[in-house]
Amino acid sequence: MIEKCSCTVVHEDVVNKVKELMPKEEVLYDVAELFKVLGDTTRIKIICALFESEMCVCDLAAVLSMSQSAVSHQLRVLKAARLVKYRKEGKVVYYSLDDDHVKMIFDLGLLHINENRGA
Amino acid sequence: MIEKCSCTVVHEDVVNKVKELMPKEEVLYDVAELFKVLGDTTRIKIICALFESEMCVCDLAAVLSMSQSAVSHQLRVLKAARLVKYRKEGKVVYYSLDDDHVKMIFDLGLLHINENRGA
DNA sequence: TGAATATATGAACAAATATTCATATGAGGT
DNA sequence: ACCTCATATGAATATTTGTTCATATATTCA
Repeated sequence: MIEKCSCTVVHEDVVNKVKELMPKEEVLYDVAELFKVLGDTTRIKIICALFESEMCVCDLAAVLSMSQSAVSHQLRVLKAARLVKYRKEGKVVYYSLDDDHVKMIFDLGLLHINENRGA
Repeated sequence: MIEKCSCTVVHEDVVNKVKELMPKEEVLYDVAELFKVLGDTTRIKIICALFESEMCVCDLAAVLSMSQSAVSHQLRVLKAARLVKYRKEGKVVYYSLDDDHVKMIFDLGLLHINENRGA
């Protein structure tokens, strides 16, 4: 039932209906986790850079003006979230976007931002 | 130029091209900020609940089994990001989604998650 | 006016996370 | 085999962030 809410007047019907319809805890966790990965300036920059072209770690570090280490750490996070993939060529590792969901998600994000500028 | 990268072999042409094409720092920051807001389980749950119906703070607290205070704090964050809006009716405050970008973004996120389950 | 209640908010604490630094790994060239 | 270079990674640190607790605000009702 209703546990941790100190309020007394609650619309119980609504609460119960919504509780039923909510996706599984696990799914919501994973979705949040995905957005958390997108919710960092460095990683968004990396993704944005990869929209244009596949790039090696050094290139990315140069584009972002960040250390190779920092970029590499973040690439690992992006890789774990299946947002980027890589291809090795000798000692150089080229990263690129794994699929085009990211582009769509990013564009929607951008749309939201832009619509709330004038307002 | 290329500053903080210790690497010597860099594809300078690519780097310069991508640097040009990158959106403004400020825009990228805002986009990351938006996804950061979506990147928390509590907030995703709130949003998900609001997909079904507008709800007051108490209802939400009940659905999430969380304290009224915690929910209220997160609603503030969602409000600041223009993801939710509210309507007062007496002492009760009803929250709902501000626009339907969120729904689209959420669904794309879900899609990404689901496609990477079997793999 | 005063009590009750829904919501908001500030401060404090705990947990998560991004960057740096130092170093490891692994591939090419000599 | 050795040296160089691109990348990866572990530990440490600093910062951010979510929740709790206590309390403030605001509205209804008596």
